[in-house]
Amino acid sequence: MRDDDCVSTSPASRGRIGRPPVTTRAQILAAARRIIDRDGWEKLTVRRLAAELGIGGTTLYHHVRDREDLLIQLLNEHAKRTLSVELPAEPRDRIVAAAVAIHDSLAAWPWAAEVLTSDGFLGRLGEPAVSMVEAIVAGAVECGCTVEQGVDIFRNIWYYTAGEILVRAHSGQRRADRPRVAVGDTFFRGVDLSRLPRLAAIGDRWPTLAARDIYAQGLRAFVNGLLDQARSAAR
Amino acid sequence: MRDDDCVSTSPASRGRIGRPPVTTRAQILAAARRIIDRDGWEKLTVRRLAAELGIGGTTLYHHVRDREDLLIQLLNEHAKRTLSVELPAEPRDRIVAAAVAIHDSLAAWPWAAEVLTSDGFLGRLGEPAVSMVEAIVAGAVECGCTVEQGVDIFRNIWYYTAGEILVRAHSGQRRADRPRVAVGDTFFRGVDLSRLPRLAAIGDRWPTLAARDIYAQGLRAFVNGLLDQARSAAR
DNA sequence: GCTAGTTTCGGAACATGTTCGAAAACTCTG
DNA sequence: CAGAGTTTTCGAACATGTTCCGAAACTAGC
Repeated sequence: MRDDDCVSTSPASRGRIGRPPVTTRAQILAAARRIIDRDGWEKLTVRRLAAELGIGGTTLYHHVRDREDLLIQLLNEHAKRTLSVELPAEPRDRIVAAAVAIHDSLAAWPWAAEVLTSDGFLGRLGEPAVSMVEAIVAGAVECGCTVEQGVDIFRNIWYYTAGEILVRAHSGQRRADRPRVAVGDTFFRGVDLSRLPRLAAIGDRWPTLAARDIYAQGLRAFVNGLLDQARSAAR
Repeated sequence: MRDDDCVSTSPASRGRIGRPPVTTRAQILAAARRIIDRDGWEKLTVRRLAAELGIGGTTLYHHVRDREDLLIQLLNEHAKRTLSVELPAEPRDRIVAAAVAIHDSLAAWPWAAEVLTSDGFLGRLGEPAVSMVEAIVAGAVECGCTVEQGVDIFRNIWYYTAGEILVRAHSGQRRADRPRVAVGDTFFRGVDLSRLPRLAAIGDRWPTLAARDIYAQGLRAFVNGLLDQARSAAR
């Protein structure tokens, strides 16, 4: 994907025809960052961004296809700054490290859960993220998988990762007025323990792992299971 | 959670005080179903639902906390009709069957991806769904896990399931105008294969499994990995 | 320099979810 | 029966993302 593919109608800057643009994509992203840094990320709306740029709200839609499109551009910019890891040499560890890196970068991104639901999300990811995807598939191949199996493994890892990001994003305290149960764990918040005897039996002995480590540990179990399954399917 | 907990201010019908309600929750759900069956589920908006009931749009908000609240009530109604399975006796199979049942019910629900992101989602699920959760935790315990490990296993399964539902919901063709790659698989649609040599190497030999079977197969690998991990952690 | 084509710009408008404030209808207490 | 308290009802309004349609500004070709 080229850099300006997300923009709906913008041609290349060279050899333009028609009215010259007052607004460039770099300016838009810079203005968005300014709003986020100054007023907080919840304040980033289409109208406010247009106002920050000094243009009409409608005009923005000639540089950005969507609100979603804008967010994905911001995400790619964010990934460029945060998504860089030394990947281990051992393939199984490398798979885990790459997936955790993707996860951590997304987890630190305010709109992750929102943007995760966008159409063709994987295809719109920018450079560092795509290399991580490739690293996962390649790692699976080095573990003895076929490429098809490697792709399948990535797909499953991606489901798991997306789900964790999704649940994590919304296990925060968005609405303060909902009934919740004090179990020391936000995941099961609001669950009526009287109908879940097994859950109730835990009492306060909830896992002390941080959410990120729960993810990483589950991921490792998943990778092991997937590689085992691929190996036994090969026979 | 009691049955009317989702409704913000409605007291029990018995011993009411104040103006008698013209609208009951049963009527609201029935009207919603009428709209869905007649006009399609995309047409279900707050205003249209109010119009269908013959009341003002604002009035609806005294019977329903949120749009989200309405959707979750519809989901619970949907689950009551669709979510009923004979669970196998063998615990590992039972875990998989329960998870697949939850998955299938959600996958058939138009707002699944939207509602999945709601705060405290698990705690707002109705009866048949909660039993499935319990079945998963109980199955893990029968496999030799502690309750803590069982809960953790459910949590991981839930991440995976939520992610699959999420990606599945948006790998449909919502926007027709996006560039896409004909790979015979909607998951990687739009991915620039030139930057993913391993993916490109597959060519047209994409897995022929239906999306549901891909989920079930990955789930089985995951459950095996999780149970193995729990067993080795016990030592 | 004029026309045609192309691109950017933006005000008005629409549908959406949601909130505000006031009025109406009812029960209970005195 | 009168007032207090409570609940339901709803029109008006707000912020949001987004589209319509026309105007403005520029290049290319004649």
